Amino acid sequence: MKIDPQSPTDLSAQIAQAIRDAIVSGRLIVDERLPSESELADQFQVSRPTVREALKRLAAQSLIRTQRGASGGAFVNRLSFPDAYSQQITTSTLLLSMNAVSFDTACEARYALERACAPLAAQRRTPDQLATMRAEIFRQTQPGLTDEAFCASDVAFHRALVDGAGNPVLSYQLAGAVEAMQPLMNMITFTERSRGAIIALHSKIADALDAHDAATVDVALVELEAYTRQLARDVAAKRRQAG
Amino acid sequence: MKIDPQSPTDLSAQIAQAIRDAIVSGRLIVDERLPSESELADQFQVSRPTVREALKRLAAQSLIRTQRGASGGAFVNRLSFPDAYSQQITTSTLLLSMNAVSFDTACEARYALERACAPLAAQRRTPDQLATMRAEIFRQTQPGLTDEAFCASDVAFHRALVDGAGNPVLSYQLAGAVEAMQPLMNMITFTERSRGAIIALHSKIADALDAHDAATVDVALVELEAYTRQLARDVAAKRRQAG
DNA sequence: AGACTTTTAAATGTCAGACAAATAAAAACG
DNA sequence: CGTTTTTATTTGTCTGACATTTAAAAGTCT
Repeated sequence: MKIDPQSPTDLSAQIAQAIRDAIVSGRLIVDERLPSESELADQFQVSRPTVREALKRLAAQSLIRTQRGASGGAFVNRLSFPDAYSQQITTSTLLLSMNAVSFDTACEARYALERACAPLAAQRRTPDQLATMRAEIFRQTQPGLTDEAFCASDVAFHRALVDGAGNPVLSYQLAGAVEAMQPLMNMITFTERSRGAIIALHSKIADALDAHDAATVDVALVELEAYTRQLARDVAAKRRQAG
Repeated sequence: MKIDPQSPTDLSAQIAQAIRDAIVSGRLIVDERLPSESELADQFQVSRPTVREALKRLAAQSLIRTQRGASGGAFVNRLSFPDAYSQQITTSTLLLSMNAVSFDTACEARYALERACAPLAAQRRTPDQLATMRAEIFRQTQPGLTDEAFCASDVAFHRALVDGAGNPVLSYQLAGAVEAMQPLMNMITFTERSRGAIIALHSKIADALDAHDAATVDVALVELEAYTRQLARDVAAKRRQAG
């Protein structure tokens, strides 16, 4: 593991990259302890603050965790699914909010991915997941629910659907797609009538999953996508008219 | 933006979170300059090294970029698609390598997602993307190609397929699923015969995309998934026998 | 001898102050 | 007016120190 002090790149970035490479390539394995900050400083011929900045970079990506005290130090972290989820969600949300991604593009991606889960979910959904979906549907029928709460419930419903596929890798990959839509969805005002339509489709999906009927789930998802995109178009049109 | 000096959490982590929240919530917008490190140190009542550690955390997530010199400083970074891609790939790769995810689970997720792209790709694929796919197929036919190079070409082929959907959000979401499989695929030894079978399916996919024939693409992907999983099973069986 | 308490050493977390290097704006100069 | 020089600002890095946490070692009492 070597770094180049002459490079225009930050030393701390180089050191972080060197350690990251060691982890990704398997030269450092899970739960292995890194040398202490002082030792790393010696090895890389830099000061301790510089090493610390490098370690903080890695900590920000959940690649290491640190522990204080005797026999403490920095340890290679097992990247857990929940950690990966939250990173995925943060990144996706920012990506969408900062890059002027159209509602249609995001929506298309989301439903394409969800439909990929549908056949597996129709096979494997557990009673628990069905119960979650029914509960969210019920929540959505409650009068006086704010638009934001309705969206949050919508996300929860769709997460249950995705989890129904029983494939953690799939759930992880979709976490971003589903959750990152929420801020975009929040811009829509849901009328009594539109909520009813969405709830009906949700019920159709839940029923079809219950009956292991993949084809109907797919149809309902297509309908839901079309309806959602239409809603967004209407809102956009109204905005143009008003402004 | 407040932090709690009494909290057991690192001050630098708290500061990073405070700034991250400001960015995610939109209180800090793209290209906006953060206060200088000294000013932040004053605001948060901590020392400059602590602020710097916080900023490095954010830099590791590509949330800010820094510039030296007069009128330099830390700026809110527009999270670009390439940045998001590479983060996604790193995270996915580590997630798979560190969590004993079975080949079947990863493979199932990957092909489910790819099949989600197939209909869109059949509609929208550009000549350029088709050319890329043909070029990779050609590369795969070359004799003397190492298994690793074959896998890399396989990944390139599938990326072109995904990009064919013409939806950057979808491409981003799938980057992880496709690339993270490479290390797992690298454990397989590809015989002359198995390469032939894969190449045939790749050709079938390219031809079908060329003909805007979504159904055939889907069939070929299903076949490819089944074949890949069978290959992995064979390798695993051989390993068990040998060991 | 064994269980409990105290001490100690090692490691990270934080701070203060300093200098180096880069860079853009301001000032000086032809 | 254009070019060069100076200057001020800001990040990057270093040194050295102290605080805090924590586990293990040492010590003590029953």
